Amino acid sequence: MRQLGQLEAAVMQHLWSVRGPLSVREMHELLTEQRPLAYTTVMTVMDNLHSKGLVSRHKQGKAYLYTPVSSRDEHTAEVLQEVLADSQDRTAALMHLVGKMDPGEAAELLSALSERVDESP
Amino acid sequence: MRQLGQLEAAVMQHLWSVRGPLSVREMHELLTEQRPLAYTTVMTVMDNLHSKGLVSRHKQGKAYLYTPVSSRDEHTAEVLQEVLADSQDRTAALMHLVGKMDPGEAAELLSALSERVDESP
DNA sequence: CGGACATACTATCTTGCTTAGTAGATCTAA
DNA sequence: TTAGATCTACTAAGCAAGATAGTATGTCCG
Repeated sequence: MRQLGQLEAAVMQHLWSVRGPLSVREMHELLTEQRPLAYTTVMTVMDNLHSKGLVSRHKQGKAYLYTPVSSRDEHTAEVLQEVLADSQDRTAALMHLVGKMDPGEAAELLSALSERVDESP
Repeated sequence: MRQLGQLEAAVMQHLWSVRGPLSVREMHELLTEQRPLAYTTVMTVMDNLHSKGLVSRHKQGKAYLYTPVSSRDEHTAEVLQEVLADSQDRTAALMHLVGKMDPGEAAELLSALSERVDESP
């Protein structure tokens, strides 16, 4: 299911950047800074994201306020998992990824990871 | 660009499973074990994969033989990279992923990662 | 209550993958 | 060398999902 379209992705990026819920009108204002878009287009996209379970919403006055269900990082991790699901050897694929990372990032990941492994039972 | 269609993915899986290049005819035989497919359909898909740079080919007699450009794991790693490119904080996203992995797999990744960090300059 | 604003529903367009046919090129066997 | 089988290139229709937006209807606030 994942792998959003461009407009959908742009909407999610804004929802993640702005901490706190956004209305369709606010999102429309943010998006039209880049290029013209009809209000109803934005509404349709946000409604679709809601149907897909990526955002939640609740009424505030007569309008809905939209909030991401997962954090950006959580969502990225979910997509990563789906990609890895198609792989035969998850670890091998991850190792290739690690091989492409610069040493600093690898070290950062290593230290974060080792802490987490230590503290788990 | 990535994220292949189902038929494209099936073709790549076969190319990766069988060690060595495959002709369209051989691929057609493999695929029709599952469901009927026209020979030209398979050819179109493989030609598309070639245009996308995912496979290379060279003539053998009158037919082309197709070979994956990357290994399965390399390809998966490339897709992972693309997914991570949309993330703000790659390490944070990977940490979330590790949190979803079972302890054994996490430990495996950890040891491989520490080796890589040690040996890097 | 009425106007402004929001939503629900619907519809068209585009894009990318799937599917496959036809025409023409090429190889091989007789 | 030629005929038949095989392969490719080109073309095109079908389908699904996202992008885009209009219309009708509902709702809140002054």
